[in-house]
Amino acid sequence: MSSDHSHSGAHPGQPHASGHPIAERYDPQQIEQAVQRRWSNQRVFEVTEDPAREKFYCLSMFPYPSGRLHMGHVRNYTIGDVISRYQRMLGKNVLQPMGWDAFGLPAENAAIDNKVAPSAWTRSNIAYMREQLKRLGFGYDWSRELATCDVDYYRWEQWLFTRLLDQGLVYRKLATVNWDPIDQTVLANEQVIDGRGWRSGAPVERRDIPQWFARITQYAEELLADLDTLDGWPEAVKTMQRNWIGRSEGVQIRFDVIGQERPLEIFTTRPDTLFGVTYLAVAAEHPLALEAAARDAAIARFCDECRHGSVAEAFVETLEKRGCPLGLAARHPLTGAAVPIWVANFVLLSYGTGAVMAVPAHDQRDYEFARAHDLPIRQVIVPAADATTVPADAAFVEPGVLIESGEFSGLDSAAAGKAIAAKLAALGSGEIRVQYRLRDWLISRQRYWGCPIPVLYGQDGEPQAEAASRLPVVLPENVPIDGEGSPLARLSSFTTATLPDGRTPARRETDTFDTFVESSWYAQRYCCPDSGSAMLDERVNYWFPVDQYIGGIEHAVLHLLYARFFHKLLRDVGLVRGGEPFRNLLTQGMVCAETYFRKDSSGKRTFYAPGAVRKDYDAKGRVIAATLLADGQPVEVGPIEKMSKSKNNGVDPQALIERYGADTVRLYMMAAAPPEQRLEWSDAGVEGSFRFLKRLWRFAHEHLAAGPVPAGAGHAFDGAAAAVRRQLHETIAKVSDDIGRRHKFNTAIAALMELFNAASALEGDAPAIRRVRHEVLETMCLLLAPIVPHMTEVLWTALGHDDQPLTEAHWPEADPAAMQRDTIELVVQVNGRKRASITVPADADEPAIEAAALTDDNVRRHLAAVTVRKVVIVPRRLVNIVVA
RNA sequence: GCCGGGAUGGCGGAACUGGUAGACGCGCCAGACUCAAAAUCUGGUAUGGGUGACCAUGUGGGGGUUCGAUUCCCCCUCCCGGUACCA
Repeated sequence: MSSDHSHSGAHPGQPHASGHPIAERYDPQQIEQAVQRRWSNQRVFEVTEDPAREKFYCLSMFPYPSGRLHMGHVRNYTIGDVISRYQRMLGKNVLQPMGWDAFGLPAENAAIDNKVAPSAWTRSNIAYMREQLKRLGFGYDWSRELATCDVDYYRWEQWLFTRLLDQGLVYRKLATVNWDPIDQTVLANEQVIDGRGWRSGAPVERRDIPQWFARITQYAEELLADLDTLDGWPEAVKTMQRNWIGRSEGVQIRFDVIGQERPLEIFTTRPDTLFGVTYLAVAAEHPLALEAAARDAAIARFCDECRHGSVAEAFVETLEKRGCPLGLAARHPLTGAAVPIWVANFVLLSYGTGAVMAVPAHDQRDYEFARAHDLPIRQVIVPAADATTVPADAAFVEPGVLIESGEFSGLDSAAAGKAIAAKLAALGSGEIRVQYRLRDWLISRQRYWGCPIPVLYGQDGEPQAEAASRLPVVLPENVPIDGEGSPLARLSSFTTATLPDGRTPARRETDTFDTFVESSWYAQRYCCPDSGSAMLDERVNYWFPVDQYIGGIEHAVLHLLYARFFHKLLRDVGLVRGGEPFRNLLTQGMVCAETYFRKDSSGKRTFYAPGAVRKDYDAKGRVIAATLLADGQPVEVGPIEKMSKSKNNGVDPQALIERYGADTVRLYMMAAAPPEQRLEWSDAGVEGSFRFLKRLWRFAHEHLAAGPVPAGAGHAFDGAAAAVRRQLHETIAKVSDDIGRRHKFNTAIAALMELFNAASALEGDAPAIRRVRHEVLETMCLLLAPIVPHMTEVLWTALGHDDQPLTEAHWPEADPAAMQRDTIELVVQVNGRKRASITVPADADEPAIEAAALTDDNVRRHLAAVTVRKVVIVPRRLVNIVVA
């Protein structure tokens, strides 16, 4: 044995005489129970700060306690556990915590449906799901468990809120929400279906109510710039965040409104097109529109229509573009021409100034609107100086050269933009400005099951922060929920309060925080979950930043942006060091399954579980029709979609664990697809993973039943044994790279299966063969341990490691000597088509390789009637002979 | 609408930096074992042609760059995620 195993303990290839036989039959339930009991009794995964050791903080996004784990959870947490256990085997001090994102809307819906208090529902869900997580064998430090609905958690964000209010980082202003006029309640976008409230069915109205905001826009520049430092984040996520923040440089321009005092402010990134403005458009909620509506019934009707429907961007942006002239005009700041002002449903008050200048010739949306309403189209940009006007049936949106633009004609777009901006500034009609698409974070919700916002209103209605000494504001539990209005607002014992002076009567704020507030700082709190005197303590600086964060791609923008923002807030109040919370990010793809549904007369869909449906296949094995087993009637086959309650296409992990054990479920989740990719569920695939584990167990059983392996010189291998041993060390190298660097667990598993297949093919019981078998088994235990931790721990002990459990063993290293090859195979192509493969010495030089390639029979046949132009040799891969 | 991603055998996927397309698994087919079935084991399995050695075609569609493209560039189709109150 070479000396590469410098770690104490693990010595694959040097069998202990003390190996002992194992049962013939693989019994996952018994194995997993015993191993999990050891982990729990010995507190294997509880960790403390140890400055002498390298730390690794591995965090998976905590679950919403919806009732039972779903497959997305199993996938997320298996990925995290595999990475954690791998890092632990490298010798690091690994923190892997778990907790509960426990506030939220589903608890209120369940309360209405089942007449159970949100707190009781949530806590019983947590209890059940905690047992499911334990049953899956995840190596969590359960001593750090937290739930965001616990007052010892949420009290600290109340404290932070009062600090931020003092600093002006949170503030109150009007915002537009979905309002259900029947239920008299604010609706989430999800609760608006086809423009109607999901319970009442009433058309949804937009309503402006006072809301609390966090000033995330103040951090926009830093949030954008720091993305460049996140080398361990997927480019797609960084791109989405950049686009979401949406920094743009442009000019804010004032148009004087004819006959009015107040000018109309617009922002544009294309000042070069200013001479092409033919109308202005404002949002329906814009003061100019409101004024006009007050004196004109038609305008009022239009503005009123604009207030129907959801506030969701996807809804607003796909509306038919409609508008109505206000009967007002503005003065063009450079030409002095009168420009008509319209109100339009595609202009949103919450974006920019709530007003836009329209240049139909150079903006596609403006163009279509102008065509529809017979507004003039004035071309002021041409592709090049010598081009004449383009006869357009579409807007010309590229930069170019200006025409018809007074003194600016002839300039290119970039120069003209600067010159026009300078001229506007000189006239006092505009200034260069940076604008962000990002809006301030609306953190208040008109909901019961959330963290109360610690604010009091005096008789003047002015908000005041609750005094730090009187925190927390405890959310009353056991409150009846009926889906109408806010239950807190009806609870006078909650709303009746005094101002911080202790005497002046006050009304308590009944809004609660957006649950994204809780999920924005749980990673930090895991480091010091028992801190009773402060939100965070210095322990966070040992563990932070998170070395690996793992969660769904659906969180690419909102949660991950809010969490980054919050970390910077915590830094600026002195609670953490460093500007970014998550060093490496892995965004896992969704777990999907087929969907089946029926439509009723109103078009509403009812979904049926895949297990409740019988499928009919065509000759190629594709599903062509499906029948509901319960009534024998057909159901429609829907697309393959994310497993969800609403689509009723979830597979319950619990049933699989009970049937196959946690190891099989974990193995399948990791083997079926790479982690970033969507995973399509397959029952048969699970069966295949189970079969592999059964084969591995039987192989170990037979090996151990044959008695101790005779000791012998490690190098005495030849023929098939040496080949398997070389593959073994190549597998160590591949699996280490796949798990450690690439996070491609599926190819790691494939390599381990190949190694196992090769070892299974070894015949006989010669000492060298038996020694290789033993080394393969030990190495497979080590390499599979992160993915299949229970079975491998039992096998590891049985192979003779009674003194050292697998959780304390070290990751193996590949032995370069064992991987040596004397000869290599090269592919020979003629004009890029494979014609042969040749075996050459590993150190063959190019002339020797070329000579070998040209003498191959099949290659010679293809060279017979042609001339060789060139020979391309790619070292250790192929030879391409280019002929003509 | 906008932003991001994806599409490879019957199915999930592999091919990491432009270099053998289809590793590994599932399914299917054949064989062994069995009175039989299940389980297990062995072999085969992209498509078309050929007894065969081999040959042609093939990575959503269309074009391009290159000795060579699943990989890079341009255009298009479809599907998925997000779209600020689902989490």
